[in-house]
Formats: sequence, structure tokens, C-alpha cells
Amino acid sequence: MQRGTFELMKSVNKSIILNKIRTSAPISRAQIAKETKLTPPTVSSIVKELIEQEIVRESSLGESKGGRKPTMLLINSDAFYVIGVDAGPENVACVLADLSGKIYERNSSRLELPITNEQFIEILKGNIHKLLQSLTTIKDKIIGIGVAMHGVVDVEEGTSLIAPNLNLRNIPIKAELEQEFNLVVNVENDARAMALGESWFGGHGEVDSMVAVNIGRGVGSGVVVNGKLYHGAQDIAGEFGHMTVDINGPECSCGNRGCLQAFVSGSAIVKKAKTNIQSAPDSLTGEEIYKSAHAGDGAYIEILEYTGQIIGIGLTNLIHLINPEKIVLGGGVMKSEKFILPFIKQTIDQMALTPEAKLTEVTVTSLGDDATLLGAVSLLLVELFDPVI
Amino acid sequence: MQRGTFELMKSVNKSIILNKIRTSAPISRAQIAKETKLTPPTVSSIVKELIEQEIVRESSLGESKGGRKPTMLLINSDAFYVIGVDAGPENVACVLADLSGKIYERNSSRLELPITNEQFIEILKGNIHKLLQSLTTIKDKIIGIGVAMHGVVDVEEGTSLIAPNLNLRNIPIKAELEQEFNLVVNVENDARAMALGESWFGGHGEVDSMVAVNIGRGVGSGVVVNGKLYHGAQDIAGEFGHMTVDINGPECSCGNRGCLQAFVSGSAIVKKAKTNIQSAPDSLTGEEIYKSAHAGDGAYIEILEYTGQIIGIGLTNLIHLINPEKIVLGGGVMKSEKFILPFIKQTIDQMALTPEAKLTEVTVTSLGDDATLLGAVSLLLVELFDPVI
DNA sequence: CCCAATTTAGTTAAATTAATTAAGTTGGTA
DNA sequence: TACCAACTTAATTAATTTAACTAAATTGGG
Repeated sequence: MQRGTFELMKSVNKSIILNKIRTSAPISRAQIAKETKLTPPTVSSIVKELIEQEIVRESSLGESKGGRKPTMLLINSDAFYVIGVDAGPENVACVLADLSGKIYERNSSRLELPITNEQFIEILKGNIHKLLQSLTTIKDKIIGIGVAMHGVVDVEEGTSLIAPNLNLRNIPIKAELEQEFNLVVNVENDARAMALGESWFGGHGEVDSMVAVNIGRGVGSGVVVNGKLYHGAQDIAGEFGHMTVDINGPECSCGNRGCLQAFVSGSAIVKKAKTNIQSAPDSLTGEEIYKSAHAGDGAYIEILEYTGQIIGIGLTNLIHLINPEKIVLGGGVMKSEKFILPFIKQTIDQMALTPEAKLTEVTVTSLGDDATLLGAVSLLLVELFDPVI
Repeated sequence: MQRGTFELMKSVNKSIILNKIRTSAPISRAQIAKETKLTPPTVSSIVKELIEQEIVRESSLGESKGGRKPTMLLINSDAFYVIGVDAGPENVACVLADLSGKIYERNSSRLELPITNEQFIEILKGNIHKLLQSLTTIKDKIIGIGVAMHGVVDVEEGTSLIAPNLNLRNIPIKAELEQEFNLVVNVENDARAMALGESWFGGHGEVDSMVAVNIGRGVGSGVVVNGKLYHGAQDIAGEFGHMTVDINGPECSCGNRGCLQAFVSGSAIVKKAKTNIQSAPDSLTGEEIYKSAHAGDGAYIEILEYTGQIIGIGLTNLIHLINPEKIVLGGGVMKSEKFILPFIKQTIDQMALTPEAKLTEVTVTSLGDDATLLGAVSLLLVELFDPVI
């Protein structure tokens, strides 16, 4: 229960101004005041603080509109840096990025199974150390580490509760990394991190609600409402992949029948292709399906189109429940966007109940393979840009 | 974008104190200060205002804990009254209630089809006038009218966009009633109103997220997060009834296949019973199914149990997406709670992915047939108790 | 072309709001 | 009487707002 204090009042306004600058830079103090309804002195005093903190800087003068020229403000992107980690089921990728999401350095390691908690942590530490060594000059400008971890995560504790493909449990990521690097560490589920990253770096402007869905090895999702991740009562919201869409459908790894994931995950698609297409080799991969479809093989195209339809059904269910402003899709399966996306849209258009639901904007992430990594980065930016206590 | 102002600061604290009194009355100023972390002078000054506004009153002195006896505070329930309207597809029910949800007067009218917008509005006006006449002494203590309307509602405008069973569109409920009675009028979808009512009057304490599901003629739902209704980007969140759970399932009135509603709405259950049970009469009603099951007829019991399983699947999907703290069920179908609820719980327990999801509390509304009416009442109480601007 | 009027940008200082801190007062128990 | 909890009052503080100001540009009339 957040009390009404002076601190709250100020942090709310600080956050409003900072986000206005972030989404509308370059922008003048006067323009901020006009758009946010804050008074000019309030804007000036908070901007002054932000400049002192080096989060914001003045740039050139803007064009006059019949009076004194405005001083334009920008986020001082390279004043601070953040380390982002994407800890997937197969590899760990790390980046060093600035406040604008620009990546300066990166590396990654494959995870060899079997693996222990200690080995996993060691790989994380090793890769982060490598990043730090490569750019020693900015070492003291790094404000923290964001980790996007697959599986179920306890955000408060910063531990990975269940990491399915690695077959690990209770990895104290936050504790270990904070001790090693003496930096703030935030850990979050990968799909949720991707959702946050998309809302920060996806160029969506000031969107009020957005869902990001990652379709790859598994199917995960994250919900962003008013710029913040929605976690649910017990931190487990967004398990979109195990939504039942067919009570008599194929068996899923979770034991239930007809989960979305049992239809549209990478392995589910490969399985379906092998079953339906006689000529399919036993070693068939998702990438090969995409290539065959691209080469014009009708049988493979059909598989992908069917995948699009099922995803469309799942998304229609999601739209009817959550009614987000936008849905952004990412993950390996969406590499076949060309074949899948039109069928997703068509299905939503057919099934949605109301005109509003039909109009929900569905796109593929513009951040490509870095969507989750930038999500990891954004896990820390939230602390800097949304200092609502 | 809500600015940080003194008004915000104060209204936040006012709301915190008011809700603390509401959920923990009788409670002393000192106790409020302790539990909310607000300072004693802040609590005293706000309480003073609330007493002047007659929303709160002092009651007896409490027990001393080694010092001066505390003055206990209560919501001054009968200082203000609210009119609640449940405008369903078949009838319109109205109540006059106080701030504690106690109902003082009620009436209802059946809706005869076909009906026009004007006739519908006239019935609403007539019933509300009747309520007002019966208790003229408190007329000037009425603060407003809350309308829980079935179908799709535009909350901002207070119009019913689509009223399916009445076959009406664009009914300007708010505008008409405000003009007629010169009172604040809030209009909301019925399932959402029920959700809000449940969170206010259901005795759940300070629950942070809750979903209410109404299963009757149709299947609707409302989501309450942090004491507020979640509307979604275009006011259409919560269309739980048209969640696809079986892509090859029975056809639904919306045109899609396998919507939850096509399995578990009152008419869907009757239809299934008629198909499955040879001896079922053509005139079979939902009530008769309940009675037969209650009398021990295995065939009917099975129908209800199956209904419970399908609802369970739908709720599992909902839990995985939204992860609410509690789920409350209402509506005509839930009259057969005895047969349905155990199977809902069993299904969730079987299908839920994580231990947390399995533990989601699922109950039937304790408010009975008045759940939606009290929801309509709560539509106005929010304005009084949550004056966050 | 010059200069006064106007417009826009931003700052400063006083007024205001409402919380907090510190120091009572009240009314009880042991 | 000592002490303690439950308030209240007065002074302090933080932060916004109002109003008045400085700064710098455009506009348009003579």
C-alpha cells in the first residue's frame, strides 16, 4: 500500500517527465509542460535534477515558433550502461548496452548438458566478466545486470525456480551475481523480459497495454500494462503456451491435452510435418521447414499456415480476456512470419467478437533475435526511468 | 497520465484510510496509523474530514492496552444511499442500498420482447421512480445510480453498445438517467459489476486480484486488480465465454466452434442433456436438470460433472494467463454448485502447471442472486471510497 | 529598415498544500 | 505516582502552484 508522500508526488512527476523525454526526444521543457499538464517551474526543477544526475542532457536549440528558441532535451544515453543476459535453454547470451538500447559488446556460450547449478552460474559469471574486460573505460558507468531466464522465476528473490530444459531448480542467480559484481541484478522470465523490452525499444510510443508472445522451443508470453510488467498474484501470469485450445488435442509435455504449445512450438511443428509429409526426413528441423516453404513446397506451406491458424485461435482467446492494445510476436517460429502471420491475422479477424477485437494490432517484433536481450536490458532501465517508489 | 499533485497525495491517503476502516472496522486512529504507516497527525486530519463529510463516524471506545482508550471508527453506512440496477436479458431489478450493501428496498420487472430503446429506458426510469417513492425521507441522501447492463457497454459514455438478447443497440443509459434523476450514473457490463461487487461485499478482505465469472444464459467475467476493474484497451476485456477450448467443438451462437459458452451456458447444458438422455422431455429446463441431479439421477449428475470439467479447463486457461488470487463463480448454472464445483476444482488441480496455480482459491459467490445488484451498487461506492482522481 | 508589440521559453520568489516532526494533552492502567 | 497509549497542536519541511519576471525570438506598422 503505497502512501501519498512528497516523495511519491515527486517520483510520479519525475517518471512522467523522463518517459516523455524518452519517447518524444528531442523535446523542450515548455513542450513537456504542455503535454504533461505539469507547470513550467515543476518541469524545470525536475529537469535540472535529471541533468545533474546525468540522465538527461541539453542538446541544440530548436526552431522558434514565434518567440524564444526552445532548448531541446535528450536522454543522455551513454552516461550509463547496462548488462543484459538472455539465459535460454540452449545458450547464454550477454550484451553491454547503453540507455538507448544500443549494443556495444556481446558474447554467448552454448550450454552443454547435463549441467549443475554451479556450472550454470559459472558460465554466467564468465561471460559477464568477459564483457567487462572488453570495455574497461566504462566499467564504473554500469548500473546493473538484467537477466532474462527461461522457465519459472521468483522475481523477488531473483532465483530460477524451474529451468525445464536444463533440468535445474532453485538457482540463486541474483544472489550470486550481486555478490560477484557488486551491481544491482534483476531476474525475470524471458518472455516477460521480451515484453518489457518490446514496450521500451519496439518503437510503439506510449502504448498502455501490450502482450508479447515468444514462440520457439516453448510458448511464453508477457503482459505489460501502463509500462509495467503484470506478474499476477503468484508471479506465474502469462503461461500462454499451456492454454488448452483443443480438449481432445495432442498430448503436451506438461501432461495435458491440446495445449497451444503442443500445436505451435518448434518441435510440435516438426512432429506434425514428419507425420503429414511422407517425404520428410527423420532429421527434419524447423529451419528446414521454413526453407522448404520458402522454396514453394506446398505441403510445408500448409503446415505453417495451419500453425498460423492455431496461433490465431490462441491469440483470439487472449484478446477476449486481456484486450491489449498491441500484440507482438517473436521467437524462432516467427522467422516463418511470411507464411504464419497472414493466417494469424485472418483467424483473429474471423473469430473476434467485436470490431475492436478485430482491430488489435498484431506484429512481429522489430528487434529480431535481440528482443529478449533488450528485454533483459530494460529490466534495469525501469529502475532508472520509473523511480516510483 | 496522472500527475503528482497535492490532490493526488491526499486522495491516495484518504483512500488508504477509508479502505482500512471499511475492511477492518471498528478500528482506532492509532491502529490505522500503525497498519498503514501513515503518521498519527495525517490520520487524524483525514479522519476529521471524513467525519465532517459524514462518511465515517466515531463509535464506542475500545479496550485500553495500558493507556488511553482508543476511539473506534466505523463507516457511517446509512449516511448515504445508492441505487443499483441489474439490467439482464430477461428482467430489470433495482435496489436501494446503503454504503454497507444493506438493501432497504427492491423491485423488478420482466422485459417483454420485442422492445425498443425508448421502452427499455422507460422501464428503468419507472422502477427507479418507484424505489424513490417508497422511501422519500432519504431521497437527498442518495449519491447516485449504478447500472449493471448485460452485453457490451461503453463505460465512458455510459451507453449499452450491444444488448444481445434484447436485440438493442446504442442505448444512452447514462445520459437518460442523469437527465431524469439528476444523479451521478455509472454503467458497466454485468459480469464486471459482479466482480467489483464481489471484491467489495464478498468478504475477501484486501484481495489484490480477483476474477468473477458469471455462468448463466451467457458466460461473462470481470477482472479486479488492486481494487479496480480492468477494462482492457477498448473496454472489451473479460469475454471469457467465447474462449475456444475445443477447435472442433460444438458451434456457438457467435459463429465460432468450441467456445466455453457452447459447453457450459444454461442452454448448452440443456441441449446436451436432451441429446444424451433419451428420457429427457423436450421442454427440459436448467432448473429441472438441477432437480433431477439432486434427486440422484446419474445421467443428469454426469451432465453437470462434465460441465464442471469444462469450466475447470476454461478456468485453468484463465489462471495461467491472469493468475488471480481468487476466482469467484456466480450465475444460474452455479446453483448446481454441489455437482459442478468439485469437478472444477479437480480439473484445475489436474491441469494446473505449478503448485501456485493449483492453489488458486475457487469459490461460489456468497452474495447469491444479489451478486450483480450489489455489483451495480459498488459501481458508485468506488467513487466515494477511492477518490483517486 | 527600424522599433514596438506580441509571442514563446524559461526562471525566480512567494504562496499554498499537506505530510512529518516534536512536543504536548488526555485519559486510562498498574 | 509512574507510565503508557491515544490522540492533538504547533512548527517544520517538501514540493507544487501562482504570479511576476527575464530572455529571446517573430511580426507588422510606419
